[in-house]
Amino acid sequence: MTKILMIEDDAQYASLLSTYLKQYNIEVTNYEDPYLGLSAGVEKYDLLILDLTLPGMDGLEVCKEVVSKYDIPIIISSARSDLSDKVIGLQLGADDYLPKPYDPQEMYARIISLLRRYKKNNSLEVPTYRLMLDEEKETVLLDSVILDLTAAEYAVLKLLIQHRGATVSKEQILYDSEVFQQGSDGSLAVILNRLRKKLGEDIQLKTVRGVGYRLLS
Amino acid sequence: MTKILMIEDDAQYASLLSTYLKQYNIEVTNYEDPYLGLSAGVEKYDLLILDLTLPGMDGLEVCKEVVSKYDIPIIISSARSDLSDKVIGLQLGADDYLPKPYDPQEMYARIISLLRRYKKNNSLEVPTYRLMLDEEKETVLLDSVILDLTAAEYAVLKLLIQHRGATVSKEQILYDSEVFQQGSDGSLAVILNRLRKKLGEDIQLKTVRGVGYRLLS
DNA sequence: CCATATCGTTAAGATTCGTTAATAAATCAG
DNA sequence: CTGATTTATTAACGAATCTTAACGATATGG
Repeated sequence: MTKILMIEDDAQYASLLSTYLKQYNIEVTNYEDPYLGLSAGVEKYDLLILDLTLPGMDGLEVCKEVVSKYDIPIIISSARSDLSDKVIGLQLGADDYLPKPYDPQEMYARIISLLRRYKKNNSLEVPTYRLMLDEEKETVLLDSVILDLTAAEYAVLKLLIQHRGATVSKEQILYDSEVFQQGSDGSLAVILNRLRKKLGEDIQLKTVRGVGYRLLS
Repeated sequence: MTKILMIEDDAQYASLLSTYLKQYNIEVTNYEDPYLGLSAGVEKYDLLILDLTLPGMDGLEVCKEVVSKYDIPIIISSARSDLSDKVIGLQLGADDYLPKPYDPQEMYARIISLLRRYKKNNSLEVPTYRLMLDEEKETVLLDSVILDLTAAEYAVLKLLIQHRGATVSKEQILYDSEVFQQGSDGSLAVILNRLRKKLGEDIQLKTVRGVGYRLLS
């Protein structure tokens, strides 16, 4: 479990990101007050996401302090489109910069990239999954090998990967994926049976009785 | 000007690729010694092409080191047909894999694809897709090579390229392209079969069952 | 004109894949 | 434990699509 410390005064924004990252087994702890956050034990976290547009204080000062005291990768974000924030932030020792509003997916990509760079120093466990979705090519990779899937199989597995770790309801699968014409629960059961055979025993597609299905790990 | 760092002990091979890529405004700098190459300033380059079959050392180790230290897209190549090289390389963080001997054209395509994915600031003026439509000349280019197509094949492929990534219905194809006289779904299937043969496995013309066809990427 | 080549079309058989159905297995309520 | 409900498993069906070969119209060239 990767743990991220977030200092962001917009609680809604923080919650959104937290929910999104949970599916990748990343835990986000947010503090609206920077000094409350810093006193929470920075060393316990793997990465810091710092909002520069904090109310009544200079986020750059916070950044400067963290860099001098701790060895932790920092991503700064800012609602100000001011480019100087980026330059100064990076000069102060931040590792990456993302202007708000940002796509959670984009933030996730930066996080992974950053953690990988830091990996050598503090032997961090970067979440790498055996099952990866390549939406552009409409394929799924198992251990970097392209799986041979039908349209329905891909549609179902795509949803499960996108909500990795969470349960996806049968209704959502049948509705969201436009592959099914008269799709019934029975059809879905067959597709899942075929998927399980193709994925092997290591990849677990768990059924949540009465609700739907769920991809573990 | 896109700059590529290459680590390849076969100088002749490196020279060949360098010459080929020059026409696309891509500059290749090769080092036969990996550690000499890495010390040349990786951050100055847009992409790294790494040969795994280096004399007296493990290319995978080099790959691992680069991934941990730099944020640069990596294409690994290997003369060993060993598949595990590919899997391990990609798991280590490489972005693409090409077995030797490879076609320079193929390598070019991979490079363009990778640079696009990284969306870096390098403004590429080169064609973004492997498959390009030249309406004026009524031709289609695959990796800058003119394809030899019949009228019907061109008409269908033109529509698919114009709607790249989206599904084009069979009705629309039969109606829009005035090549077909009594064109039926059967005719279309034959044309698509011929197109697929001419395009090769890399270009995917996907069928959307019950609807039509679709050109991926 | 005849010979040849090209190319859209047709037809027939093979294959694919979502679906249904029948039975077995698993899970839950009382 | 018993019965009911849900899901798994397996086989089979049927429509859609693929594949292949061949046909025939048209064009080309001598």
